[in-house]
Amino acid sequence: MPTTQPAYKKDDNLANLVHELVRQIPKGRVTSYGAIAKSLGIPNPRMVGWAMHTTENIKKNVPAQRVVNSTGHITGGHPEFRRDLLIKDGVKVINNRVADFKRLFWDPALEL
DNA sequence: CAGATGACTGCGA
DNA sequence: ATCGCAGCCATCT
Repeated sequence: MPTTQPAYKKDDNLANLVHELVRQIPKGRVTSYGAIAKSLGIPNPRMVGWAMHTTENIKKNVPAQRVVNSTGHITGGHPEFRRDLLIKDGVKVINNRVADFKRLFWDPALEL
C-alpha cells in the first residue's frame, strides 16, 4: 500500500492553477516556467516546477512537455519521453532543446 | 519544530 | 560571452 500518500491532494493551490494553464497551451507551442509564474502572479517560478513535479500533472493529463525553462531546454526527469511528445506535437527538438523556442513560445499573459 | 530540497529566473562580475 | 549567487513558496525528512 502506498505508504507515501502525497499530502498535496488538495488542488486548492498553485498546482491546480498551473495545471489548468498548462492545459490551455495550444498544440505545437511551448512556454516557460517564468511566464506561467508571472501570469499566475507567482513570485517564484520554482513553484511552477514544483506543481509540475507533482504526480498530479500526469493524472490530469497535463502536457508538461510543453513547459520548458527560459532557454527552451527540457527540464525534468524523463527528457527523452517529453521530447518525443513534443515532436509528436510538431515541435522540433534538438538535444533535449526546443528548436525555434522563441518562435514557438506561447505567452499566457499575451495570448490570454 | 526546524532544516534542506526543488521541473527556475535574473542580475552581477 | 560564461559562471556564480540570491530569492521565493510549499513540501518532505
